[in-house]
Order: sequence, then structure tokens, then C-alpha cells
Amino acid sequence: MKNPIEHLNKIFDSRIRLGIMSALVVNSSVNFNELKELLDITDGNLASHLKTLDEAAYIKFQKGFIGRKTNTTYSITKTGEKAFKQHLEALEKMIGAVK
Amino acid sequence: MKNPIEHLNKIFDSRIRLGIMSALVVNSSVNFNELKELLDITDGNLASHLKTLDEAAYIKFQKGFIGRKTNTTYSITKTGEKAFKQHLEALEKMIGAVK
DNA sequence: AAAAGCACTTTGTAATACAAAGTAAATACT
DNA sequence: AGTATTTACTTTGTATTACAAAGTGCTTTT
Repeated sequence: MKNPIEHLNKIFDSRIRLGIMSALVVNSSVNFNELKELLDITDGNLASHLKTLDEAAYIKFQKGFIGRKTNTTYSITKTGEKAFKQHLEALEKMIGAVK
Repeated sequence: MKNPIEHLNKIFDSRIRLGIMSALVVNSSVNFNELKELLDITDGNLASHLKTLDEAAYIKFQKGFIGRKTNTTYSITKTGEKAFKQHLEALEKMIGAVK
């Protein structure tokens, strides 16, 4: 057996970033407040994790409006989808013998 | 969709502890140096993660000898196996829609 | 004009990770 | 006998990360 963790993506060590990514994989776009409620975290904390993911080019955002209220929606990028899937595959491989 | 991350176990956020657990799930017992080589980390770092897992009662250890050299082997506890499997199930559920 | 909502940024603190060095107990070399 | 080596740590120090709370700028609602 060789190193099982070397293919895990450090960005996805964080449970919150995992949660964000899984929400964005399933839903084509999710807005700030939906994510905040979904993950039950403060807005500052959410913003900082979104920033990390954005800097990695794993997500993108679009500022818009719902009616007259500002509304920022987030979605996953190709890069992000690829990285996330690779991480999941590495996880699966690592724990494959378990179930 | 409700909070996807609330059932994730914080102890398993760490890639190294994930690696230790996955090694121990697959192999009935693994010694210190095997783990160290497998995960490619320093002994101090490994010891501290083992301590965290031991304090959670997820692993147990047994001090012994190979020939005349000291040898500490680690294995998973019932509690640890249960917690790990629950974590994996939570992960699967979270990302189930992906693959 | 005041209050509230949105999506942040900034600030400060606490927790965590990690390498490196130190330690203890035993064995192995010279 | 004395020194070195190995194992499995513990301790120490530093850097990174997480997070809450407070503050900001813009807009809308009252």
C-alpha cells in the first residue's frame, strides 16, 4: 500500500468547503444566503471559504438582483468540478476496502 | 436539502487521521514505522495524530517487540470503526449526487 | 430620515498542524 | 565499559487556519 492521502486535495480538507462544493455540484447555482443557511455558519466565515475556493478558481460568482435586492450566486467551474471529482475518487480509493 | 456537513466527524477532517484510520480499517494492526512511511510524515506529527485518535478511543495500541526491538502496533477499536463508517456514510450521502 | 438587508472585509482570538529538537529505555557496536 | 543507534514518543516553537464579531458600503424599505 502506498501513501493513501497524497492525492487528497488540501482545499477540501475543510468540511465547510466540502459542503459548499457538494451544494454547487448538485445545484447549478446557489446564492449567498442559501449557502449560509444550508451550512449554518456566519456570513464572514462563509465569505472567507468562498474566497479560498474562488482563488483556487474552483467556483465563480455572479452579482445580480432578486427583485430589487442584491443577490450573489455562486456556481462551480470546470476546474472545480474536475478537482472535486478527483478528490472524491481519491477518497473512494483510500477507503474502498471498507464498506 | 439540509445541512450536508453536520454529520461529518471533525476528527476526520484531517487527511492524516483519515489515512491512519483507513490503514487500520484495512489492516488489523499496523506499527508506528509502517504508518510513518505510509503517510510520509515526521514521527512527532504522527504521534500527535495518534494521540488525538487514541483520546477519542478510536484506536488502541499495544507495545511489544520485533525480535529485540521495541514495536508499537496500532489497531482500530469498535468505537473507531463505527465512527469511521458513519463518517464515510455521511460523506457518501453528501456527495451521492455527484458521481 | 432611520432602519434593515446583502455581501462582504477587517480584526482579533483560539485551535490546529507541523517540523525540529529533546527524551527515555532498550539494544548494538567498539 | 562507554558510545551510538533505534523506537516511540514529548516538548517547544512557529505558522497556518478557522471562526466570531464588528465594521463597511450600497441599496431598499418604512
